Amino acid sequence: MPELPEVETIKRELSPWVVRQSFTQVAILDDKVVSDTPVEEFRRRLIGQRIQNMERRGKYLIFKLSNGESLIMHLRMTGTLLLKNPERIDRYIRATFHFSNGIQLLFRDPRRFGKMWLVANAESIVGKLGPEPLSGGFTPDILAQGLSKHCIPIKAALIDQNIVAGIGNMYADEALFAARIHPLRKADSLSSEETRTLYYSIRQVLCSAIDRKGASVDTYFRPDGQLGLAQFDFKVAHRSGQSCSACGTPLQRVLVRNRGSYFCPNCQPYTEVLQFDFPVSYGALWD
DNA sequence: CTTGGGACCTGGCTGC
DNA sequence: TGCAGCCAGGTCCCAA
Repeated sequence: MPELPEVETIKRELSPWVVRQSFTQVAILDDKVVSDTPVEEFRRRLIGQRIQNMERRGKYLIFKLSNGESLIMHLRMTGTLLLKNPERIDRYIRATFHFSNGIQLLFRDPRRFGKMWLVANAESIVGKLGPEPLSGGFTPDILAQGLSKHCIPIKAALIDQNIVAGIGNMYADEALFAARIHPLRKADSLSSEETRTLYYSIRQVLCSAIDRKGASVDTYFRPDGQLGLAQFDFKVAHRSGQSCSACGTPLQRVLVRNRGSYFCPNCQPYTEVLQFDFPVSYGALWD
């Protein structure tokens, strides 16, 4: 599934082909992919526009247009953007874009969850997202502040796009394993040391996955059709029934907010901080 | 306000 | 072999 590393890879590999090019044809094969704008208006407003730049915000891909508007895409579960290859044209192509340099871009999405928006102000779509985890503005303190306001499982907090942008089910599991934190720990119960470790784990996991061009599980392909390699680095995600690579203990699966979450019960023991369950005078014994 | 659960969607897998 | 039923999960929406 496209999460931050996959969307970042798509942005990097697609940019050289489409930036500074103009839309010459737009075909919407499934009206459901266009949000908030009638399909004909969407096509009319897009054709002739030149792409000035490509950006990524969380899991959103943003094409900045010459008229100041933004074409925004979200690939959700199974969406992918492919440079045209006759072998890859199938019934799952939901939209096609032709550019002034002859390039054709295909929006492919078997499960039809992916969406596009054409808006004057990108902030109307991405404005409420939390901080970018790889930006300079994201610090251990910012993460701690975000987590301290929520009494929900840490796994649920990590995939909440309003707390940190871009982390989904796979990389949340990977970051929690790297930080040796149980997915059901309450977000506001982490010690400052744990939060700090989690902060570096998030950045390390995401950076490594970008280096490996994303994880090709399900239907993720890079724009040229190649696979990503990050799935080979996974320690827990999508490793149902396997053993922990660190200690050999069988990995376990638990549902968190109806999402399958994989973890190692030995490396990530459930050690809820006791201060919330005992009077302060007893809590002091553990300080 | 917060938190949690279901809906959306369909290919692929399981089990009878 | 055929097929019903379930699972996957990002985000939205609604209920408590």
